[in-house]
Amino acid sequence: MPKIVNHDERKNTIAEAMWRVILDKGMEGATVRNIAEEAGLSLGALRYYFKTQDDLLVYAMDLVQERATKRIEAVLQQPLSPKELVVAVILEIVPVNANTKIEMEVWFAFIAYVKHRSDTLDVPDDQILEMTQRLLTFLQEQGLLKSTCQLEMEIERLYGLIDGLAIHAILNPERLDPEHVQKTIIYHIDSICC
Amino acid sequence: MPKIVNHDERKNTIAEAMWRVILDKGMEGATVRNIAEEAGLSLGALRYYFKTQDDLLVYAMDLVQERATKRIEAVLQQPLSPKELVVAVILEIVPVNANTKIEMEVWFAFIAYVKHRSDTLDVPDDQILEMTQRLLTFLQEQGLLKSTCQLEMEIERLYGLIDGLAIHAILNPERLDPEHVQKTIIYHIDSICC
DNA sequence: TCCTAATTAGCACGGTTGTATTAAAACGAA
DNA sequence: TTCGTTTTAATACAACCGTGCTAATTAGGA
Repeated sequence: MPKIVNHDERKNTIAEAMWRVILDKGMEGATVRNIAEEAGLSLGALRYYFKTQDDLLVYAMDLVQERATKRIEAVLQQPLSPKELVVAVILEIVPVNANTKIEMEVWFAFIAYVKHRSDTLDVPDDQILEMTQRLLTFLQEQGLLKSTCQLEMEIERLYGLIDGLAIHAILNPERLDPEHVQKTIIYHIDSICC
Repeated sequence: MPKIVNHDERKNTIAEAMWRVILDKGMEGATVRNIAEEAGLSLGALRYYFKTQDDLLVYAMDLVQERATKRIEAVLQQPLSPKELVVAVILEIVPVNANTKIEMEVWFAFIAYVKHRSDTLDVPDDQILEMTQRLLTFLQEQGLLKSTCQLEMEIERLYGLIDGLAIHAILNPERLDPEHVQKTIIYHIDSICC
């Protein structure tokens, strides 16, 4: 009898160990040996759950998106005003707490690594652009977007701002702390809303 | 007699070969062997010019900044209106042509790599923030910044937008082509100027 | 209890990495 | 030419990489 439940839980544990290794040592340090050690497993044990390193990589990337999506869905359930809702969703993406920080940093490391692989890897799409489109369309439908704003341009601008702030918060956290990130997001949303 | 001139020219050639390798294969592929092959040199020859790989890394990073700085200084000599000048300078940073593309991409690869090194490397500062501060202060001094704009916030926003657009242009060039980047930059500058 | 499948540990293999070393080649000045 | 320095080539080495393989261990159902 396979212990399906424990099996999947263990895979998540390993994927999270991989996150921590990437956070600490970068993609270059994300070797199967380092990941196994971080997860408290032997090489053979890790290999039992993930046949190859690429399998683990794809699984760990999927898990990042899954976690973020779940948190965003929880935010969407909350009774907030349109503008508050938009800000709240963005703050679940951009690195302002332990969750968002590790997810965003690991995500960037993944994307940068996968880009330079000759063989294609089944990497999930970036959901941030899609989310940005939805948020701004929502604001416009609510009549909150200033008439001077062009939707397409605002999507590109907010999308860029989100990832730009994320990069800066990751690479220079002592200069751009979570409060500054939040303040800048709110400042920008205010600037495009009536 | 040391052939100083050729020596330094050769070092630049090697550094540029490293850029191309990073552009093509990423930081993981930037091995001394790959770089030597790209430069058309043997391992021993490369090692003659750069005692260690880190020496080459630091030299190649410095060269990125040097090239970008020179181009920006050239732009500053041109007789342009304040707003045109600001846009022109930003377009020398963000990936809109072969030069800016390779420099920005290599720069990000460098920064991401260096971040995860226990030992400190003599990596040059990011000049983009400094440049952004100057540009916006200049706009304000010229009385072109809207009165509703807060300088500190605008610096953070433009800085984020520049690197965010750069990331997107690098990671997804078929979606965000140079024209879109330029259009978005101009749109943003227009939105904060009278 | 036993038995079978799930799980783990450990090692070996071929390949790649950065770097050190050493000898050969190229070249300029006398 | 001849000498001395600069430059190149080639190899060796230790460390690390991903992965395949096999034996030991564990655990749950009959």
